[in-house]
Amino acid sequence: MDTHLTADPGASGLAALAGLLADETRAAVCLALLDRRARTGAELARYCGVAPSTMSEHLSRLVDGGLLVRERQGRHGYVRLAGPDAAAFVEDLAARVAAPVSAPAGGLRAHSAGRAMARGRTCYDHLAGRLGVAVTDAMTARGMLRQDTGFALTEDGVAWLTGLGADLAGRPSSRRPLARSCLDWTERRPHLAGTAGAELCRLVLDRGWARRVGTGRAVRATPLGERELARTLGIPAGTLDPEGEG
Amino acid sequence: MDTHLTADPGASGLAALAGLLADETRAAVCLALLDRRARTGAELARYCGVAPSTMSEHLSRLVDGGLLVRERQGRHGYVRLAGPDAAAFVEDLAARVAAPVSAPAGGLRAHSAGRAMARGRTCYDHLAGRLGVAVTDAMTARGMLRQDTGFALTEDGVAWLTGLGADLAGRPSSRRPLARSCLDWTERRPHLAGTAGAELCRLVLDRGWARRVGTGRAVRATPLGERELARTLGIPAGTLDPEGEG
DNA sequence: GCCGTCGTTCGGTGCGGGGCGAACGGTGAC
DNA sequence: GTCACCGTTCGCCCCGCACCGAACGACGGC
Repeated sequence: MDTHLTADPGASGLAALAGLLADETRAAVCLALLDRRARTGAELARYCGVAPSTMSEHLSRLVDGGLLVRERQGRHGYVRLAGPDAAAFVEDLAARVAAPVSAPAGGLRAHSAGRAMARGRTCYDHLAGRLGVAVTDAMTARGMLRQDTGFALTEDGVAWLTGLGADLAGRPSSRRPLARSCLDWTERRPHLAGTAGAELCRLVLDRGWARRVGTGRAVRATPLGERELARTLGIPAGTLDPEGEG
Repeated sequence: MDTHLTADPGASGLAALAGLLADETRAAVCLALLDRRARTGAELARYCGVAPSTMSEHLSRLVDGGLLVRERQGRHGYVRLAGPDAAAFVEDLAARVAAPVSAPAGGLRAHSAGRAMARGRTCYDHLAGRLGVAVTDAMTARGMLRQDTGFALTEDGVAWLTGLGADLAGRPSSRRPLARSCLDWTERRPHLAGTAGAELCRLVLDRGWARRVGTGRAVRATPLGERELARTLGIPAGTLDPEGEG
């Protein structure tokens, strides 16, 4: 409050960062990349309905801003989110946009892809959707995760994950928290993210407890997975995916 | 990935939200309001160095976007952050802007107000700066706060706060977490936010353990406060504010 | 009552940037 | 080598919007 030349030194940086997502095309690109997969420029251009040249400029700005990184692979270049930090950033921002996604209710029904996504999906690198929220709730009820005084694993939670084969220690040079709350887009409730969430997702997929369906972002628990998760989490079977199969 | 008419229904909302902060003037306004105090339009216009008419338009956009709310009081209208959600949003975004604030190192030295702010300040409604980080570290070392498996208070932490007179239960109709990690701008390390952080800040100020200095955002621990905090936190005196008095 | 202040609204101006098409280079397939 | 394709760069247009000055309503002080 002492000068009117430059109000706040951080304002320009904040504006620049926000400006990266302030365009609808760039926002759509970041949302599309939330599943951690790399995409080509042409693919994203088609997806967003803009010319390849336009998409090229957008991608350059996102890369310069540090949100995306390029990956050359043979003939064409791919682009993906820069890392967990960037993913968490987009996640948090997207989660704050409450209205448009939820409760379509009347009017047209969500198509099958949307229903599969609502049931279960990966959010960057951890489980989300009803499946992710259900597992998080079960862990909380079982005393593995405490949400009452914050959001952290308990000793039981660490033991359960390591017992399943999770690698919770090997995270060099990372400021990523072990457990982090991530607000679910469709459920509007928190689910487990962070290193523990990523390891859990990896384990569940590796063990065949869940499989990717559709384009690869939607995730569906297998009968084996429901049985095993229900057993090790100590919850009644059938509560993990109330909608049954479809 | 099924249509190229509208890439993602959430993209427009995300872009609109980001667009609110994508302008340097609006970003400066939001940062200036982070201390929870209400300001008049003219005040903010002078602060940012723009005409009152320009500021009026910016404030209207921020209010329409839900980040700010107006408050009429007598002759002039005030504006402030809409609530804890909005504050947390701006905080998180600002914390992600790493470079500009820290390590000015060479060139011109930070003036006294900046030094006072670095020592201790309020971040919306909780303690920040070296004071906030030091208290958070002490609580962690004392087993009141666990950061190794997430970010949550322990029973000891809840007991300490309630023993000081904190009201951790009375939070009706709020999705605000009890303990939340907030990345410090100057220290680049997490400090305690959420309901517990707000209560702690209130207690520390009420008991005269710290006082607001300067414009009211900077906070300075009193000798009494250092002594009492060191005693109840079980840490050696003098570690809370290494720089001593100035 | 009149005046000063504060805040908003209304034209008008200029710049930034999102969009496109066309042209250019780099890579793998033939 | 030649071709096809992908991605980028360049010139261009135009819409959006940040900014201002001036004018207008609202309220409290005198």
